[in-house]
Parts: sequence; structure tokens; C-alpha cells
Amino acid sequence: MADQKMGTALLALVAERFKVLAEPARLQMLNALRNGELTVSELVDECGLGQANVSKHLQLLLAHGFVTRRKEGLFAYYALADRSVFQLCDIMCGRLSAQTTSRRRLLDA
Amino acid sequence: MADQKMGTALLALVAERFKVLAEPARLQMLNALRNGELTVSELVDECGLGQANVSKHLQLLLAHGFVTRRKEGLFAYYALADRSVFQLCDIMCGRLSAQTTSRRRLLDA
DNA sequence: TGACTATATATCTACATAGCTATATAGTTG
DNA sequence: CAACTATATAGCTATGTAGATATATAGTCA
Repeated sequence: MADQKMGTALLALVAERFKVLAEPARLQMLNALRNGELTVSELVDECGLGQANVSKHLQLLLAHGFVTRRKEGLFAYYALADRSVFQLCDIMCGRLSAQTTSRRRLLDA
Repeated sequence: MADQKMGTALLALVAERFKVLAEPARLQMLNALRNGELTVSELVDECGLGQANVSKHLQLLLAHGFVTRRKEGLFAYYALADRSVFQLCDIMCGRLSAQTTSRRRLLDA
């Protein structure tokens, strides 16, 4: 897969998923879920976002399978569907770090 | 890094980078560069996009360090800065595939 | 039943940006 | 020099969406 060209249809699907992660608020929410499931209200508190926005972001994350939902009484518990998000972030951070380093080398030279 | 919570500033940086990849046209261009550097015109032909758009996308990719640029005479050769993009796409595709599979299981059951 | 709480949704405004057209810049060749 | 080519940029319009407010839905408890 990593060696052959991808079709444009598949690329569109992948781009759509990147788009879901291309939002600080959503990354923040996923990050908050790192240590286990949380209710909507807890996410609101944890992330300092409005309740309506949190709900909207959660629907999107849910629709794309980044989180799971469990209803219990009045509460909805959201949890990470898997930890690949952090793998993605790690790769991004690695590149960020590499770029910063090489930029500093240029400035120092 | 994968185990501790990230600061909001870092999350914003990461989100910004995801955003660059959250565009089918740019993924298509990166994909076209898979087998080596190309000029702007070649990318235009390969991707079926307008020249101005390709240039604009390239500036963004360049600014974020996803590609490198080499000028030779009238031509500008762009190349992948590294192959981590494909690693990211692979992870995304893996998740896509896993979701599709589990969805099919649900439908079949 | 009605009051209350947690979550979801509808609607609006403000802002970002993809793609388009036109033009500018820079390098080449006659 | 002028004509030509490759690339970059400026300006425009249309579209998507984040965040805010208001409201709806659903579950709980008196």
C-alpha cells in the first residue's frame, strides 16, 4: 500500500479523515480521552469549550469512527475507538521536531 | 510522547499540519511525487488541476516542509521532503479498512 | 404529573480557503 | 532588445464550518 499510487477516490476518503483531525478542538478532545472515557460535560470542563460545540464535534468524531459512545442514564460516555490517533500525532510531532532542528542549524550556520 | 497529554499549543501545531493534508488535491500532488521530483507543469498534467492552484498548494506544502524545491532555469522541481506522509496515509487506510470490515460484520449478522 | 439535568440539534454569523481569472515575475532564446 | 515560457501571486466568488445562542429531546426524581 505504501508503495503504489493511491486512487483519487481513496485519497478523498483519506483527506476527509485528516480533515476531522485538522481541528485543535477535536484533537484536544481526543487528547482528553487519552486516559479513558468521559461524559460530554466532563469534556466540556476539560476542554473549556461550549456544550453544543462539544456535542457537534463528538458527532463528527463518532461518525468517522474515532470515538465510541455508550449511553447510561442521562449520561453519554465517549471513549477513543483506538489509539492510532496518537500514532499519527507522534509522526507529525517527529516531523515538526526535525524541521525545527534543521531550521535552527540553518540559523546557527 | 504517545503517553502523556499534549499541550494545547502543540495540539494547534499538529492540527495545522493535519489541515495541510486534509485536502484531496494536495494528497494527490504528494502522491504524484511518490516516484520522484516533478515540475509544476508536470504536476498540473498529472493531477488535472489549474496551474495557479498547483502553485498555491505547493507554496503551502513547501511552507510546512512537506516538499522541497529546486529551481533550474525556468523550471521548479518539487520533491517529497520525506515519506512520512505515506506512513500517515497507511494508518488512515488501516483504520478505514478496519471500520469497513466491522461495519460489514454488523450488516451480515 | 412537573421540575430538573444531560445531551443533541437547529439556526445564525464570521471567517477561512479552494478554485478561477488575470497579471506579475523571472528566466530563456531569437 | 523583444517575444516567449514557466512559475508565482493578486483578487474574486462560492462554499464549508467553528462557535454562539436558543431550543428540542430524553432520562431522572420529587
